[in-house]
Amino acid sequence: MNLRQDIHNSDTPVVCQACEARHRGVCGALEPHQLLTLSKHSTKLTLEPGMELIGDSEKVDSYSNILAGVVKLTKMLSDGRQQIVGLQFAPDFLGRPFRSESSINAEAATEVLTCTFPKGVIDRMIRESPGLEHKLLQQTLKELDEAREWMVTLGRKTASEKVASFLLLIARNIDPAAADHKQATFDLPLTRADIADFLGLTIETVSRQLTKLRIDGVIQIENNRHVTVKDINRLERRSGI
Amino acid sequence: MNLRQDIHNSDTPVVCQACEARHRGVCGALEPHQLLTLSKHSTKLTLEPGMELIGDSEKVDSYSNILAGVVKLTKMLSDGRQQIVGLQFAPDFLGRPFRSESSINAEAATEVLTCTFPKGVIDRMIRESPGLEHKLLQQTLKELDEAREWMVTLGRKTASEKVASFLLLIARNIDPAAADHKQATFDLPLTRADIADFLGLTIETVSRQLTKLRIDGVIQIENNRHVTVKDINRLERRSGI
DNA sequence: CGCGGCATTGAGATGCGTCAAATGCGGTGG
DNA sequence: CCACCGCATTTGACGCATCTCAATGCCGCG
Repeated sequence: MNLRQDIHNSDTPVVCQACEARHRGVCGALEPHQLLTLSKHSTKLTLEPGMELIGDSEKVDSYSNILAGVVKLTKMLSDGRQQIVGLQFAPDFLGRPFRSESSINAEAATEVLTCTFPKGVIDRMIRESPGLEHKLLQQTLKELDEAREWMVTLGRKTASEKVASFLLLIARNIDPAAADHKQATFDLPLTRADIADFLGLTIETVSRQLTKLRIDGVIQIENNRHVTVKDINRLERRSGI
Repeated sequence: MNLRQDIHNSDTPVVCQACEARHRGVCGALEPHQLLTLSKHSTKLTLEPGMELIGDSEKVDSYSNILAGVVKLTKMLSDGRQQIVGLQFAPDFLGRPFRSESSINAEAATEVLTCTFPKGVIDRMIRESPGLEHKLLQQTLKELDEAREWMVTLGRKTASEKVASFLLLIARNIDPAAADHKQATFDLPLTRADIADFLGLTIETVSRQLTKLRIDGVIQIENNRHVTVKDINRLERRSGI
């Protein structure tokens, strides 16, 4: 008798078999037959940087799993001042359940690959499968923790601590080896303008703080985007913990 | 045959009958027999300002409904800089499901009345009643929206816009009539130090901005705590929308 | 080669923080 | 009832971190 529950078993739809959203994302809560239904209604999309996934106060009629790339969530004041209120990485779930209006804007920061489904299909599955709602609650709690963590950065850290905190955040999400090793290498998924909007600073201040970190030997920068952190601990010490 | 489902029917435990948490809070998702179980394990507590409900990185073994008063959620950096990352009003649910460690500190800002239960009882009910998890997801999403809204305030607003935004937040939560009328009156639930920690400012800056609003005739202040907003719209225009 | 978009660098302005003193208010005790 | 104390708040003077404005540099692309 073989009880082995291979997560790559043959019941799962072909398009889902190698998909990370089934391991760490919300799809992990779905039964094979639900995955099948969902996969019939899903589309894989590729988005170029700057393209909009969810428009501010537009009607939202779809959800997505982010399969690759970085999505920025932004909010704007009426006079154009902008703040990035969250970054989402694969395999995050993107969308606002139980509300057809979104008060935030979601935009591809890098090239982004998504698996997108109509809102209705998911909303129905939420109702019939408590496991999915549980996953959503967990992701929402994670986002809430991250948002509150970032509030401390925005409200109480200096410019130089903010930039260090940002680099750590990116390193941890893009180069998972960063946690173990002393060193990390990655491409910044954001422009200087985006970083400024994330940190509540100006482009110039961000740039100055980056060059300060470079001159102090904490990081190396090539081609404006490629960053090497020589010693993560040193960066941590500059992030205000 | 009487099908009337009176929300105040006699099946509900006595202690719950007049409780707002049943109308607008998480208890609304519970069946009468669950309410009964819960009420047997619940305690009503009164907390003086400054008392701690949840200690940073302490083991959390209880949840609470806030029945009256204001609770502040704070985070601290290692050198003592502090940020309030959320305010909770009745009938909010307080506690972090699925994790026994909390990374934030919850403290009574005013005198607070809570209905408190052991973590285990609620965790069990979550598992057996999807409606409760649904309520929790809704509250968590609401808190996430509020956190992101506040991130814009912290990152992109000026000191004077921050103080105006704060007064609006309090007015809307404490004097619900504020939405309709032009006018609002309330007691500030926070000291100047708390307000500063909420806005990412210093006490002195908060004080200066309040006197500016007073001199400009937008608000009146009596005894440091009692505020009257003469014209809500005028305050809104100063909040950076 | 020149152009446009991003990023860096510099000089000067300013909003907010820091430090210090004054004021007001509630409570306590004579 | 008044005098005094302690604490929260306000007010003032000054300094500095960050913003603003402007110039320069860098790189890819037509």
